[in-house]
Amino acid sequence: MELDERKLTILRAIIQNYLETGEPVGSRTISKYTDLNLSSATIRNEMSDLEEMGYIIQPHTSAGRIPTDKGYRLYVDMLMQDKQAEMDNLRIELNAKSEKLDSILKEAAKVIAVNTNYASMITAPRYRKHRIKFLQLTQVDPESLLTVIILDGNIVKNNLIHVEEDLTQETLLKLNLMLNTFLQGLDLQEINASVIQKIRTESGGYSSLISEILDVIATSMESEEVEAYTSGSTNIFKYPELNDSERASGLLNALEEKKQLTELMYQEGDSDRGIQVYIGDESPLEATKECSVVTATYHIEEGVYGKIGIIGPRRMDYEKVVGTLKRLMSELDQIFKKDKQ
Amino acid sequence: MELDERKLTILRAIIQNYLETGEPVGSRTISKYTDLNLSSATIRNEMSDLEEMGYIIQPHTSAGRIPTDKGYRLYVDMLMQDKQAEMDNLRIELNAKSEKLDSILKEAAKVIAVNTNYASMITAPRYRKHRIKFLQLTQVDPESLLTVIILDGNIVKNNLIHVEEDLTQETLLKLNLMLNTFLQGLDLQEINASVIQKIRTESGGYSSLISEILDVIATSMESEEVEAYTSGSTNIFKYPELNDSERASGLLNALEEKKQLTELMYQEGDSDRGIQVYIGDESPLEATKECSVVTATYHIEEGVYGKIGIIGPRRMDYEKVVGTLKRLMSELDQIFKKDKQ
DNA sequence: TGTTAGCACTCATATTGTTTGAGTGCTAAT
DNA sequence: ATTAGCACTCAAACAATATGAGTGCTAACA
Repeated sequence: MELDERKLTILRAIIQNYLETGEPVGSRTISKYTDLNLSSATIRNEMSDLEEMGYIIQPHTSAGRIPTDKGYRLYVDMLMQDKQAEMDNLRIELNAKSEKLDSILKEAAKVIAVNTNYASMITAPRYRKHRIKFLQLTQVDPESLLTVIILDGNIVKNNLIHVEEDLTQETLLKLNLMLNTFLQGLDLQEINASVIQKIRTESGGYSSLISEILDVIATSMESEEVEAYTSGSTNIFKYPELNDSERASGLLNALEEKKQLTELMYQEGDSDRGIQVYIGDESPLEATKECSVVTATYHIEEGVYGKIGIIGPRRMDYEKVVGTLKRLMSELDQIFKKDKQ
Repeated sequence: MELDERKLTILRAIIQNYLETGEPVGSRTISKYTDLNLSSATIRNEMSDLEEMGYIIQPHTSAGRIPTDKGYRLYVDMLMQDKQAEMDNLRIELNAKSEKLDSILKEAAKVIAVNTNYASMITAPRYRKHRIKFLQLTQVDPESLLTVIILDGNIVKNNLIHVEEDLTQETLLKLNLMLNTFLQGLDLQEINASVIQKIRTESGGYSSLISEILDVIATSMESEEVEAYTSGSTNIFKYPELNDSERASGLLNALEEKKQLTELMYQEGDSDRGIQVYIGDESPLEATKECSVVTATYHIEEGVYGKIGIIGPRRMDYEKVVGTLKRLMSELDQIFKKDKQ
């Protein structure tokens, strides 16, 4: 059987109607909804065909039709081809007060959630390989030493170390110089035994201190727990089909744990395939089998990127979601570009 | 009417039974449950009295009784008097891998949530008045300057500032020295116009840089958004009485926003009254009117403390909750003490 | 005087049956 | 190829009924 123009029109009409109402849509509705001027009976025949082809389904014998995942998929693919979703009058404004990355991200997650009425999650950029850009030890008070580690992309990490021995200003300077000399530009793998050995001999003593510093560096760099922020998790209560306590609980749990979702978003790794849509069962995550997940990638610099995800019901307003995401991306890009120059 | 020993026993039995089952408890149940060896009829009489006194209530004419807030209050107060909740065999173990404050707190929230099966929230310690302990500017690369600000209690804040002018190592040293001289030990209020004026004249030029630095300092210090972490929000689905979507949504929202809850926890400010219990309407928060909130305070050093909160249904297992909190407190105390020495 | 047995009464909940209406599939006519 | 008409299905809404846990009250009892 062939999926001709008319069938497509009807399918689109069914889906759009279902997106709005969340109720199965019947033939009479479509007969009036579209400008095809066809009677409900004709529509019924077409619907019957569409069902046979697997794009729609009846939840029970005498109900209207609802789209299957396959139907949604077709619809979304058509949407995506539609050139760019015209930048409409969405007012997305990031109130990035401070320029701190984390507050920008939190704000971004919130903006998305508020604008779309779905749940959102955003991850901090993940670096392929962290490299040390700069290192500094500073004596804060007689007992504590502050270590500041700056990684590629200006990620700043700091830790306080307790020290017993009193270090002179001079020693510190020497240590700083030495550490930077040996470690600058290295990633975690490259800090191997031989490098460490060199540092040890070079430093002459302070062995326990050095160990502690290296420890701190290691944990700072390997911290592969990507930071992630969620917003609007309670939006899911707005959609009756997610509203039973079992599902809601599972979903909220996923949003709280973040880990699984992060994996999902990063699963196709480095690819910058722009916007990805997972409809229902297409998602590998148990918790989101009844949902759709839309993910997008934002870039900070070459090879440094983070992800945004939107989670909502299957019948999410894909057009709006994709539009909103695109807007936000360009907004983020601008912020980071400004940040760079 | 008098609240004699027997009435108390019966009340306690009612509450305990209700805590377990969540169902209204009838006279026959109590008659068998307690070792008072009284018939259900007698119990009925007593219950009638207890109801008149306002400790219990019938949800509808022919149902068993459930405790009122007043009843819970009495029960909780009795509990609290019971010396210390004997340190039972709760296995609370903080896997504080890193010694970073935030990961300790996240872990603590999780431990609480897992152990009690309620939702938990923990706030990072709030300082009465932040004072500057130490300041440092460092050139990271030709365009960016790292400012590290260490506040009382070793809170480290850092920011990157973009600079156009190229600063010599010397200038930086001078600026560092100067800033520390003028600002060390001050809180935000004390950094007034006259101090700023002095810094400006002393620095000779770099006016825009100085402004930027002062800005950064101000935002770092006033950031009165107390960090807060939640865990186990989805536990609330385990209690049918909170499980309708309206309530659940409100609660989860409160847990997501965190702000209101933080205010609740800090509302009696500095007082270290140990463990506080808000039962139902006693809480000023709309979202938690159907819940109980138990809060506790942990101390890092004199005047520096944070809060932990547990949110669950009215019929929460107060005994367990209080016990768990006490355990956790001592655990935290130890960690921070070790951290100090 | 406190306790108990007995009984009529209440009312939420569960069960069952009935009605309604949206929606379908099929067939015959256009 | 399209449409009108009709019988059929079934979820959802509603009503009527049964069930049973639990109460309050009274009268008997220790």
